[in-house]
Amino acid sequence: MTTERTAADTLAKTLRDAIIRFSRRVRQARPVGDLTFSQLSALTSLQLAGALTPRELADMERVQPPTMTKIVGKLEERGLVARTPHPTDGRQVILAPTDEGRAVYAFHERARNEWLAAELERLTPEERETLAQAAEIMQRVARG
Amino acid sequence: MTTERTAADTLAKTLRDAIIRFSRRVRQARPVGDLTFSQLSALTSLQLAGALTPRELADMERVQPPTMTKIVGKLEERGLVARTPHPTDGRQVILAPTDEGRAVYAFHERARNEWLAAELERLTPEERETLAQAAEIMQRVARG
DNA sequence: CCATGCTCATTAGCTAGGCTAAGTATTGTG
DNA sequence: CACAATACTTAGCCTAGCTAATGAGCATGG
Repeated sequence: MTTERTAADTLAKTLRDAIIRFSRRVRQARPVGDLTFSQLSALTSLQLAGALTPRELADMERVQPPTMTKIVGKLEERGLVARTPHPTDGRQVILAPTDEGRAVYAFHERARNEWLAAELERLTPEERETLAQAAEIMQRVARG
Repeated sequence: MTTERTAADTLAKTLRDAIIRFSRRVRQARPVGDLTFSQLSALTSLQLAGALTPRELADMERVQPPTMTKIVGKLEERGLVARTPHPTDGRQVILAPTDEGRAVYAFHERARNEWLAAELERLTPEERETLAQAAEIMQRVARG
C-alpha cells in the first residue's frame, strides 16, 4: 500500500533522527573515566549470560568479531572481564565478568543511568509505557 | 515515588540497550560510499533550515563545534555543502546545501531509509504509531 | 579611538569504535 | 594425514566524538 509505504518511510527518517540526537545526548551525560556505551553494553550482555565466547558476544552486540576483540580488550585491561580457555575447543575462549567486573558494572550502570532515569521520571507514565513498548519493538527489529 | 523511580531506572537501561543495538543494525545496512549517519543528519538539518552557522548546526546536532567542522568538511569536500561568509559578521560562516547537495541528499536519504522502511512496513500500524510517538518523546528528552 | 576581552570557527591531537583483510592456531573430515 | 573450515586476533584504515589552543573579528569602556 502506498499509505503504508509512505508511513514507513516517514517513520524511518523520524526515528533515525530521534535516535541519533537522543544517543548523543545520553553520551554527553557520561562521567569521565566511566565505561563507554559499548563497553557497558558488552559487560551487560556478559553479566546476563554469565559467560560467552567472543563470537557469541559479537553477534549479540551486533558488531564484527574484531570490534569485539577491541572492546573486550579494554574491559580486560581494567580487570573487569577474564578470558579463560575453552575446556574442549582450543580455538575458542570463554569470556566472563570478574568479581570486580560485576561490582564496577553495578556501580557504573547506576551512575550511567542517573541522568536518563531522572529525565524519564519527568515523563508521564503513559509516555514511559510508550517508550518501553518502542524499546521492545526496536530490539525485535534489530534482532532481524 | 519508589515505583516511578524503579520504572524509570529499568526503562533507562532497556532503552539504552535497544537503541545501541538498533543503531548498530541500521549502520550495518549502509551502502558503501554512502553518507554516514552523522553526515546525513547534518545535511538534513541544513536542508530543513535552509542555512545555518556551524555553531547553530552543532547545537542542533548536539555535538561540539569542532566535531561539526569535521563533518561539514567531509560534506564540503564532496561539494554537497557550501560555506559562504556571513554578510555582517566576519567571524561567522553560513552553511547551506548546494544544488548537488539537495539532489544527493534526496537520493541517499531514500537509499538509507530503504532497509529500515522495509522493516517498519512489516510491523503493525499500531507498532508504527508507538514508534512514532516514542520518536517524538525522545526528541523532546534530547532537546533537554 | 583603541586596548581589552568576548565570541566564532578552526586546527591539533587524543580516544573509542567501527570495518575489512590477513594471519595463526585448532578442529574436523575426506 | 592433508586440507578445508572455524575461532580469534592483528594490522591498518576510517569516522566520530572530545578538549585545548589558536586566530580572526566584533564590541565596549576608558
